[in-house]
Amino acid sequence: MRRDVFQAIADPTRRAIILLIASQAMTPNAIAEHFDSTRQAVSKHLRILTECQLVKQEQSGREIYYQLNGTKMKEVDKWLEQFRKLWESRFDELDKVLQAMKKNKK
Amino acid sequence: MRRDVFQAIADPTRRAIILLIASQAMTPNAIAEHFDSTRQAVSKHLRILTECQLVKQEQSGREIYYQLNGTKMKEVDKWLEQFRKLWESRFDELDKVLQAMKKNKK
DNA sequence: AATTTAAGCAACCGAATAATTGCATATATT
DNA sequence: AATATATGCAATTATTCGGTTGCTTAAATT
Repeated sequence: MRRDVFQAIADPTRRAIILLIASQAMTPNAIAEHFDSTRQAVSKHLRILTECQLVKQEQSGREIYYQLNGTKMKEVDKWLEQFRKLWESRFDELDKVLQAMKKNKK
Repeated sequence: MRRDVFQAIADPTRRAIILLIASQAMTPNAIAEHFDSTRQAVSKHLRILTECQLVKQEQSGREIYYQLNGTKMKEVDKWLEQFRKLWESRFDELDKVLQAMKKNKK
């Protein structure tokens, strides 16, 4: 079973969950209330997020608070870093200009 | 058929393709030579990457050069931007310190 | 002690995915 | 013109994925 950060953030529901718990830790039930899907569906997503360490658990009695692991999110950023120059450089802008010139020729 | 950037970069082979053509545009055959998978498999990945606009085509005779679209990569970066403060802030460092203290208590 | 509530686990199902194989099309090369 | 090469498209298959349903465990509430 492949379980890496990229596969984890591929699902839109999981991205929504990540965004939701980014500001504050939440229990599975509380998270599920924000979605149309059932608690079990959310729970499954949480398991996947936990397995790839994007999310940490903090038990408090019978409640389990899920919290985002910022360090792991960094990994995606690290991968992206390789390409940052592609859109930050002016090559990108130059490309846009060239495209515009092509269009105007028509 | 869901076809967004996040789903596109979920596959490790596609990430490898992206990295490969980041520096210079390449034909499907040339790309396929860098992998164990067949040309058709690579071609399929290229189709997915093209559909979500992560990759642009440039035809030259019967050859088609595939080139990375930096602007689209930016989208992932944009999403990530929401969380950047999570690992750039010192909350993250503080968390590490607290974790270390917990361990030392044992 | 009995009931309610929070959460995880396992089996199952339909849809999507990745890869293979075979075929079609168009451009070079001879 | 015939052949070789580059690429795309379609059908098929095994695997994975997302979700539902039902059950179990454990902690809180009554």
